[in-house]
Amino acid sequence: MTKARIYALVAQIPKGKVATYGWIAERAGLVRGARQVGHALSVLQPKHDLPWHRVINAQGRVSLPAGSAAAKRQIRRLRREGVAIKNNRIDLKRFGWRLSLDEFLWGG
DNA sequence: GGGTTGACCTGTG
DNA sequence: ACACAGGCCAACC
Repeated sequence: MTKARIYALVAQIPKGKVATYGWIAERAGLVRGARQVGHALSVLQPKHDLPWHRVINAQGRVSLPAGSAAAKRQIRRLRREGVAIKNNRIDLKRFGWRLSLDEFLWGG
């Protein structure tokens, strides 16, 4: 099942890093299926116990309504893991799971 | 099966 | 930075 792959990938995001919907979709085999990733997370149930808060959009921003309980929860968890957030923005160059500049340039 | 909606992405102006 | 358009795909009515 596709959702299962998505969940498995989300579970693999290292602590202190973040991934975008697009990257998850790509790794799950859904080349242009970022929306599917978002939906999979939206229907996520607590029993899955996944680090969904490490998944953000390609703009490096939390994709939930700013100020909502869910958004605050996500931001708080990320900051607790050492991810710096400014105005709901995250520096993907530094905290991106995949685009850690070193790996990207030096062939990680 | 058709139409709408949504935790999206990319390009253009 | 903002608005718009076109393209994804799954879930829902």
